[in-house]
Amino acid sequence: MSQTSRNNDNFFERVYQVTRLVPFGRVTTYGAIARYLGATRSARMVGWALNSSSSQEEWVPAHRVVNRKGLLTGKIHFPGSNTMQQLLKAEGIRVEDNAVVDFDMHFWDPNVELVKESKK
DNA sequence: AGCGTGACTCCGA
DNA sequence: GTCGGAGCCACGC
Repeated sequence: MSQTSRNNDNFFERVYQVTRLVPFGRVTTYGAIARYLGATRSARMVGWALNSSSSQEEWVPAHRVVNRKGLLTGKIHFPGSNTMQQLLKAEGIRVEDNAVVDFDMHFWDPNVELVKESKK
């Protein structure tokens, strides 16, 4: 098991789990997820994980994950040209020039929300 | 087998 | 306050 783990580590799965925990109408960042997983500086891996999210049987709201600036950097990886923006807009999130408007207000940090729930 | 790139972020100058 | 470099890990060529 320990040595058997190679590509399907819990890391990827955890990224999907956390991403699915993002409430409707909220967004999070790669860094927030990475930090929650204990890999603050491995935000890129979160991106790779989300890239493979399409391989997952269960749909992953990857459109709710943006970079720390609120830019839809991963938008180009979606099937459509503006699929990500459309999905966000459908959730009441306003997107302007590939950037989430009032990003700080819609920002959902697992390190805060999940930990808060746990501590509560 | 090695090098470069990437859905990022943080730190230092 | 702005700019540049380093870190992280996996994948593709």
